[in-house]
Amino acid sequence: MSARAGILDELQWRGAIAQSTDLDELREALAEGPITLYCGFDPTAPSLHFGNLVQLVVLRRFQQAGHKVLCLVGGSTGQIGDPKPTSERLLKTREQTAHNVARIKELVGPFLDFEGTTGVDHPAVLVDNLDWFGPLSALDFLRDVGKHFRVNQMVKKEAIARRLESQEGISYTEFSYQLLQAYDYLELHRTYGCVLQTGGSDQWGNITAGVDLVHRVEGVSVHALSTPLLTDSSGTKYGKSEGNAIWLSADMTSPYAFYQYFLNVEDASVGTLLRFFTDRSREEIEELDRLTAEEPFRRAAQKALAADIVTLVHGEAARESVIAASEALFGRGDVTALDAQTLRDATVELPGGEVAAGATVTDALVASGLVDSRNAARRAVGDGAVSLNGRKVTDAELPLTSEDFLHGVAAIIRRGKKNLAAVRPASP
RNA sequence: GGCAGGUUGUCCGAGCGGCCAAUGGAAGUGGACUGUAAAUCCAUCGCGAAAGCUACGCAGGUUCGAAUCCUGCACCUGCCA
Repeated sequence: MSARAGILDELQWRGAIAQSTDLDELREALAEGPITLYCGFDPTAPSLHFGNLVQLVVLRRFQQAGHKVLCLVGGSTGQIGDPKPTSERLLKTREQTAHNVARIKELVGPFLDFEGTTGVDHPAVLVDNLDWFGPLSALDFLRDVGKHFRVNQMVKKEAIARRLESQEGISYTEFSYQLLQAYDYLELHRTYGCVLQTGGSDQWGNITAGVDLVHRVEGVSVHALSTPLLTDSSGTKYGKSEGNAIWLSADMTSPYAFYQYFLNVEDASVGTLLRFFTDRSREEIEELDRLTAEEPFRRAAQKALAADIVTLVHGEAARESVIAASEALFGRGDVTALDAQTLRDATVELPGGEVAAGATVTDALVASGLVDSRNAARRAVGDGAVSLNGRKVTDAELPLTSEDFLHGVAAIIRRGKKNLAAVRPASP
């Protein structure tokens, strides 16, 4: 079977398909020739996060299998806001949205080939739904699009139903969101012949709204695939660390933190994530599964996962420096034994902070951002959670001496097992 | 437009004049165990060194004293028009 048609089987064994329209029909379409597909990304933040990575990986696999990928950035839908099941979103200003759109357009670059330079059959195309919603009047929209939707059906969609039950209810604005996303599909079907939309399973209602609209207006059956929600064994979504999202921009989540996040994935999930995110073969992954079962303490699978994802998102160089830093800081050795250069390299990726010699451990904890307040710093010391250059600290008011700044570069402060920061001496 | 109910800390949710920085649960954080896992157990969980300060939708008021009572405003929900 050609790679083009084999993509479905590939996605299936990798666990990337949650829901779908008729898979057999889609398989036929894929076998007949390259198809055009799309996935949308709303500019809700100035970066993309873990959840978007899930979608980007799927698009990437389709492109590599020889299909044509449209990457849609929601310059319009981002101004409306996809209804969250819990609460109404705060509208972003048009300026914020435009800014986010620009950032996201840059961010998707490394995941897909838009130039055709890597030998893919079809370069990806970046589209923005502001291009078609911008000129569309409300009246035309209601007449041409709205008329195809039954409210009776719309309110049955999970996200809407949840909101209708809630105290907060839902604004007309957010209620309309599915019409916009549905129209995107119609528009892309008309101009690019797009016949497949992918997205997260939480988007399924919006996605099928588009499938229905295309069917009604054009009389054509188009397809849809959704990816499963990736959760750990307690059902918590992946992609959050200490309550913060895992971002794909290095300035929002450092490559080091990004690497550490995946390195710490629980045993029970690492196989799932390896299949989903990495390009490793079945055999390789099964071998890693075996290693996890037999020698879990080595965490070979976690290391492979973390290394591969960092490479994909941040590149080779980042992978190397991040692994080296992790080994230097978590290896057997004593941080005080590191030579100046290794120390410098290892601490580049750590959260920083500056403090003058003579400042206390509490000051250093706060300055480095390892804790939120001085109270929290003292509490942490009281809990026995803090160490300075590998030595446990028992006195929150312990002053840092100039010797504590190893090689004059930085003092390594640790809170808990895995939160490290490099505090540099303040320049006078 | 009318009537009734609601708005509490990251979330859910008690409190209904002083004992409330606010019960309980979840999440989070730390410790023990282990492997920089999971599960479990224990601790902790507004800011401040402290005095104290800031918090219970917003703004006023009553009171020695308010999250709790009153007035106005905003938003949400339901029923009626």
